[in-house]
Amino acid sequence: MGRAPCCDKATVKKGPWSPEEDVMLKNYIEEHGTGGNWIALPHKIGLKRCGKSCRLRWLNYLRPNIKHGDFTPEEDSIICSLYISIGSRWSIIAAQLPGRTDNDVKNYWNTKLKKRLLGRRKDRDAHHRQSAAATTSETSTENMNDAGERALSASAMERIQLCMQLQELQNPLGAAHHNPLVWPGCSRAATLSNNSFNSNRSTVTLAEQGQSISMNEHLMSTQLEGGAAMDGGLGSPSSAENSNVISMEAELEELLYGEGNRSGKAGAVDGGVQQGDVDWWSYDQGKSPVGCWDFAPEATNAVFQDYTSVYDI
DNA sequence: AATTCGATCAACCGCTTAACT
DNA sequence: AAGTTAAGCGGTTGATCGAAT
Repeated sequence: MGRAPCCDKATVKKGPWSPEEDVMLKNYIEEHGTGGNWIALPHKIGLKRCGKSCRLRWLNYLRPNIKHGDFTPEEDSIICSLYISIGSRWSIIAAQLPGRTDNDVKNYWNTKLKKRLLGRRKDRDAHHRQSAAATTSETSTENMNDAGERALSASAMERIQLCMQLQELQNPLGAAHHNPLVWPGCSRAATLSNNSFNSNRSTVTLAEQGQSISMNEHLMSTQLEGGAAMDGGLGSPSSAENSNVISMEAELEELLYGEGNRSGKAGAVDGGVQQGDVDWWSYDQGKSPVGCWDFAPEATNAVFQDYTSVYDI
């Protein structure tokens, strides 16, 4: 037995909103507010719409100061960085972008940014394949991608792909997990020997390359950064780590806009947190606008479990 | 000019969470 | 403490439009 419907689907109107409906909803909310009850709202106005539909229409379209389209390079960078860090938590990501809605950010990511990033990756992989055709071993990335296609959830796979993409940029030899330039938290995470994640620590062995990557460490460190920021236990990073984050953002920009375009980008990262950039380390308890670094361990564990199930860790 | 295809985005669906009784 | 209800959220769908053939 399913959940009871929130409204009478037989009498409720569905589909695109007419300008008249928009005006009715907008006028009413501007005059009376929502009244804290979206379900009752359409009845008060005389709209044959579901309360959830009204709420969505208001939040995503009618609300004042909504911006549509024309995402700036700064916004691109923020979206990508946050997506890699926290995944598809669109409401949190959108909260960092004034005037943007979660739906907008989600659509923008799915239709443009993701393709831009992963597309570039594909191009480069193809290029790598060509240049490495003479060698018998494939790159670790390709192995992982092939395996990932088997079972890894799309979201987790995307995140791992993007993480690895950045790693490759920083360290083409593949030892990125030890390179704090990519993930400032990695080295720190490794020192937190008594944190709960260590009980699950595993290693992905890339035998052909004689290298190993601890994806657990990698993924967990990402959220350890957040957890540390939230509980104040580790405080702010060193200036060196701050510059590492900036370095990561710079790599994102390169992926998004390509070489040669970075200098022309307004507010380009060139050595400091500038206006329009995310002040990554300001999300402490008091200032965090939406608790954006409150990683749920189960969420990231799920990603990790996805990963371990694929690679038989 | 007609058709096909892919991209975009508004809107819906259903699950989770939080507030309330 | 348990049950109920609505809000919030992310995934998905489907209509629309423009480009390509």
